[in-house]
Amino acid sequence: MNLAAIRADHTFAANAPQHPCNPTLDLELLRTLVPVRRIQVKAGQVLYRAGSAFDSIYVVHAGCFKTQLVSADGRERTTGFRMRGDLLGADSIGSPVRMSDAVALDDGEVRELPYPAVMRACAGVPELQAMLTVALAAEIRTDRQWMLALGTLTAEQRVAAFLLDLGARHAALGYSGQHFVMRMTRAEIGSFLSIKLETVTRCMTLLAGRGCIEVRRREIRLVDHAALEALASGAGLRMH
Amino acid sequence: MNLAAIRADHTFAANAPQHPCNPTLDLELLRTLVPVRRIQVKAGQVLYRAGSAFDSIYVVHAGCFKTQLVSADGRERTTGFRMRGDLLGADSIGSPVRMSDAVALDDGEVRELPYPAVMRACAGVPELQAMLTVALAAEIRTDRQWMLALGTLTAEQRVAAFLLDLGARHAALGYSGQHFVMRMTRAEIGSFLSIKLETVTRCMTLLAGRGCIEVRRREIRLVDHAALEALASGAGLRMH
DNA sequence: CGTCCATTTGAAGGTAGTCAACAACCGTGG
DNA sequence: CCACGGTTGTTGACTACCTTCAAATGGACG
Repeated sequence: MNLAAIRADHTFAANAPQHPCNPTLDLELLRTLVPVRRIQVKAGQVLYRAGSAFDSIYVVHAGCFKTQLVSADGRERTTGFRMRGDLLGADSIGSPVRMSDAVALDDGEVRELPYPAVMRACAGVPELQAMLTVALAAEIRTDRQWMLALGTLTAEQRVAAFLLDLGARHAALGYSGQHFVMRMTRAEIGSFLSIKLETVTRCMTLLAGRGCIEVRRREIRLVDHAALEALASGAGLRMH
Repeated sequence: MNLAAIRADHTFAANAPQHPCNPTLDLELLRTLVPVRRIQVKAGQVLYRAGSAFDSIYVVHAGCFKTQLVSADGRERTTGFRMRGDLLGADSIGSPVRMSDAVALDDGEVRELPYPAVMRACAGVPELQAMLTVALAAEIRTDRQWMLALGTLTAEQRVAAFLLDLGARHAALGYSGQHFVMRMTRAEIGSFLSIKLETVTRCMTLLAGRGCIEVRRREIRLVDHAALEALASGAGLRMH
């Protein structure tokens, strides 16, 4: 299905955000109302961890982050990747403690927004409150689109959808959507797509063999965008 | 993992809602601020459909609903089941059109809240706005817990988690959490859990064979709660 | 230059999917 | 009241996709 395609698909929310990155909070406006702190992070650094106190939300300014859930018995799953402009930590609103971990995949920077202050600001500025509400709803939509994808697509189709999504997000940030370097490992991609890392590798090799993409470790080039779209949209080319 | 267990697990949000049903909107308060319309629905009736205009959100008052996403090429997935107190349609906030379908599984009733009015009410009543924000964040948490479950559990474990969740939700509504009648078909359960309906049947038969549950079509009795918890928490009893 | 981690590739096995038939149940209408 | 058709649920056999286990390669970094 490919989230990028859906974003442009007027069947669904045409001008609505498909990805948390699009219509997040207006930082300019926020800065006048709440104390915004800049936080530098290094690759591998944990921004926050499940169980720690929830007291602020973040907006990614640079770098790439992953969010993950870990169950009591150690099962673990990456729930998303966040890039510039994306909201981070808002899923814990209403909870005294965070429900997930956020880890930097490379050096980066976030803007920290103390949540009590954000809440007060929202109470006084309806536009701000609307933005937050919309951003949360957009996260729900994104999550559910991925649920649909993971529940109905094969491993190869999921990888195609994932690469298209990454490309679209890079493009939305002004970078090339055809040629980019992924910040995440195969294991992290697999965790997000609910497949094993070996399967991620195999699928990428397959896609490369079909001429859809070019892969060199984390460097990706989307060669045949149409074919990828077709795959991610459920076209069941099951030729082996 | 079982969402019910997590709800009670202080590792995560102890007193925070695990399910959209818990701390939704305060209808009493809302009624004084926005025009609330009651809508009766019959089993099978579509409350709203993807692509239709988004103009209101709903609170389930009676009956059971499913929400589902359908892709352009026809792939389909149930994204959740909603019971009394649960919010319906809030995932489309910020979008001009709805992103999903909502279908009544049996006769029921919902309260319709025109969204523009809700938004205006929120602007004037910070508590209301906070409730909406918290409800949305809680939906995100629920979705992600299920993502973790579906990504890391076997079919049988998913079914165990599903039944525990259903039981916990019934109990939260004042019904028996041990003995209840499901409103959804095997196909709908399978769609939600990302497994086929035959697999749902097989897993239930398996669980019954182990003495964990008793099944008679849609009638379920949770006999060995502890064993179910263990299964849903990842205990890999793979004895055949 | 050596170690470690990430990635790739191969072979074998298992879990869930597919296809198909049957049984049970429901509501309807005779 | 019972017959009936259609839907829903159950079960079996076979298949396929993905996982698991294992080993080798390639980079990154100290």
